[in-house]
Amino acid sequence: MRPTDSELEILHVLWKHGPRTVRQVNDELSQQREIGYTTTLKLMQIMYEKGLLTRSEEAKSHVYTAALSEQEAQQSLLDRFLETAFKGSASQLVMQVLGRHKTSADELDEIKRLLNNRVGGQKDDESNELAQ
Amino acid sequence: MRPTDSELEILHVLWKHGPRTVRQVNDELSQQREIGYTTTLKLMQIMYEKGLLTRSEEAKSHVYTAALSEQEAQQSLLDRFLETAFKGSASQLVMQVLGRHKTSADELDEIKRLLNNRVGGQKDDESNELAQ
DNA sequence: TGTTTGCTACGAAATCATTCGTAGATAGGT
DNA sequence: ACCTATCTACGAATGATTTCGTAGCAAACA
Repeated sequence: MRPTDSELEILHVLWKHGPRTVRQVNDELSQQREIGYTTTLKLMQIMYEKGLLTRSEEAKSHVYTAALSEQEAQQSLLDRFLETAFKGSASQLVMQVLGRHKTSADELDEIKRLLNNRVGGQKDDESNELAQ
Repeated sequence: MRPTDSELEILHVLWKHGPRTVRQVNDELSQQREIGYTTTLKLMQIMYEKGLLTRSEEAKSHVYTAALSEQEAQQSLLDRFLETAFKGSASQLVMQVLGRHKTSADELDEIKRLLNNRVGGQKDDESNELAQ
């Protein structure tokens, strides 16, 4: 199930703060943009029906929880995006990220660190082994 | 102007093959999925109105061309995707790419090569200098 | 010349995402 | 007990995307 943009806004709040009521989520979203309470309510109800959220109905106001972790959601969003925008080429995507002027030097450094870790920390000379 | 998924399908055809008529694009798309001729026509007309395509009306059948390069389009798609799905964190996105099981070893190798080039081609030992 | 073929333009239906108003229920305070 | 505040549920309007049918035009052909 792929979340829409609005649904992602809500998921981001729940990932960051943990289980929240509609009121709490709406308060958070209201700081970012103008949005009516019933809009948030309806969105979260739909997300509940879709299975994107679970909820506890014990209290008067329901408490909602994200049904997928941030990583799981990002993984499936990425799969889809990679397919539609880059025809599945991960390296082309990364190249595009690196070409982005908005990507800071700190980010680039972090990316390089991650990459070397993932690859196994061997020297450049040995990197070809990965191709096997 | 951000292309929709269907519009991207058409752009991919034009990027790959160059200027094409509606018929030619439709033939190509038909190989991937079932789609009516007038559907493709309408889509390309809308894209023309939006400015995503230019066209020559000399011949009986118009010849369409993508108005943006593949890179330009991918850049703006990436900006948007990064913001909505990853809250702007490029390193988090790259990390997610690396964690993807579908990313082949060849792709990873290519990514590493690109990264070292972009960063300046220095050896691993020198990479820490980038942090300054 | 009349018919077929292939093209564009246009309209409209179906679906989905987003938004919000209103109604009904409930709990808390006075 | 009554009024107010807050909550859920529901319906509906709006706009965008995707789909395709139909109509009209022009070239090619018999």
